[in-house]
Amino acid sequence: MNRRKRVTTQCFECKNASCFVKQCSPEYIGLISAKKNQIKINKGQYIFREDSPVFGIYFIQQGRVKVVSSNIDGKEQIVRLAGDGHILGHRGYGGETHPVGAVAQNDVWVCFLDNALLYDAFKANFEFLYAIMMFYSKELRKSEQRSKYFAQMTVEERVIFALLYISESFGLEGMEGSPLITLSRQEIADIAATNADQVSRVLTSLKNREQVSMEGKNIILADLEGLKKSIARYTTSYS
Amino acid sequence: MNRRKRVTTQCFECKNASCFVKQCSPEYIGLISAKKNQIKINKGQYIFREDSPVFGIYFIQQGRVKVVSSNIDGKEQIVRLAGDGHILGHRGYGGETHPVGAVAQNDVWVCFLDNALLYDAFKANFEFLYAIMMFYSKELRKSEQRSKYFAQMTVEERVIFALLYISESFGLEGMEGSPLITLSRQEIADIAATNADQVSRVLTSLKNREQVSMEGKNIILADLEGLKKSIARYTTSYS
DNA sequence: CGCGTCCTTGAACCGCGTCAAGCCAGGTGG
DNA sequence: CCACCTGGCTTGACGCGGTTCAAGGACGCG
Repeated sequence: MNRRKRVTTQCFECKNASCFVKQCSPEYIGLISAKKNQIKINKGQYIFREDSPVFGIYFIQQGRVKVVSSNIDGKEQIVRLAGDGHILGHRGYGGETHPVGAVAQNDVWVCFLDNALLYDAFKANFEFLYAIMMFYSKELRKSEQRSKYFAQMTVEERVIFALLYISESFGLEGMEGSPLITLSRQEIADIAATNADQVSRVLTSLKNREQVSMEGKNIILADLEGLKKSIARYTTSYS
Repeated sequence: MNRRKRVTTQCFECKNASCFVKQCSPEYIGLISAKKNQIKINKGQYIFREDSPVFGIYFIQQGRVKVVSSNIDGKEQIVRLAGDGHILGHRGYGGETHPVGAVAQNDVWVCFLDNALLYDAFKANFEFLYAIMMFYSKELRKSEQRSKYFAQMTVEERVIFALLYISESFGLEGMEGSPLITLSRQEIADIAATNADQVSRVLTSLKNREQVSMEGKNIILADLEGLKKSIARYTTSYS
């Protein structure tokens, strides 16, 4: 039975085929041989670890990546899910060490550009540097808005937000074409900044309201519009 | 009696006299007549409001500014205190509207650069654009680290953080040269993301431990090192 | 079949926000 | 000069939401 396939083919970052993140990819800027700088990372391996020195940045050519940050008592928090065409490691660029770590969720191909190469590309290409600068500006806005909203949300709202975010990033198709989420309760909790217990509670509550249903342990977002509506007061985009 | 004067003369942003934020100031880039683009804003007035369109960015030449963001039910949150030499309005640059508002805490002189002027300056000057890009990258790191730590702190820790942050931004000298804080309980609460009641509680607790003392309603950070130590596990910088 | 892992759910605890009452200082008007 | 009012600060009491702990169930795997 083949009722499972990738939902998203456009850029995850902005849902736009001509998104400038893609335009900034190595192929676009044409300065580097993408093939030459390509690296394969196996499922489960770190692409870079938290607090490791920054040698450059990465562009994801194919695969899914989980960006994590551990808090003061060692617990892991997922700060981002990234996929094809995304920039990776830019948070560290210009600093000494990576403030976050990146783990491959499946086999991943990345294109690695080291600091020197990048600097040359910036210097040679105004458009590229300007686009990256604008990218950072946008990231800053998004980051601050997200943390502002997160602080005001209840646990239930944060869990719903996490479900929608996952479905936009890694969504598969479940029954009737609704998004299917295969991450564990713990991983959802790591995104929603809570614990697995609360995620479980919220899910049973959503089940009773028929907004989600189950396929084994996997979660089907049955009433996508309803879910979106319940956190619409905060935002319209989950990335 | 003249036991009150400004503590800080270096750049608030990074405690560094040759900080690149200053290097990016209009005088440095030498493209614009700073005098010509200078605007005076009276105490209490908005420099720009939340959700207003972005026409350009500002450099504070002199004065103190409170950057605020209102949450879902209209309450105000202080996201930043800015002083001489700081960039202002950069969060909005590249977007449609300002995600935050800026209020003059005293009479303020700013230098305004509109979008077109700025674009020309970027295009003409690689160093400038590169520095601004790096500035954004650093802001992104700082913003994310701050929100990560904030989420893990208790109310007491957040209030202490707010006190230290204020003292680094707007610190005056009180008795024995210790920093003196003249903001109201409510304003401190707006920084610490809590309410005035809790701030009051924390302050009496700190008074009992002799970490702060009072001069009327104003707060003297008597044991600066002790206060810093109590939140050292989170960070070493408050800006 | 037994074991481990993940999920679920109830119960207890606790931090923090809210409300209300009281206090103090400064300002105003009689 | 005193009476009164107002706005900010302080402090106790209370309740809600959410985290934590513990016990039990479902499922897969050797």
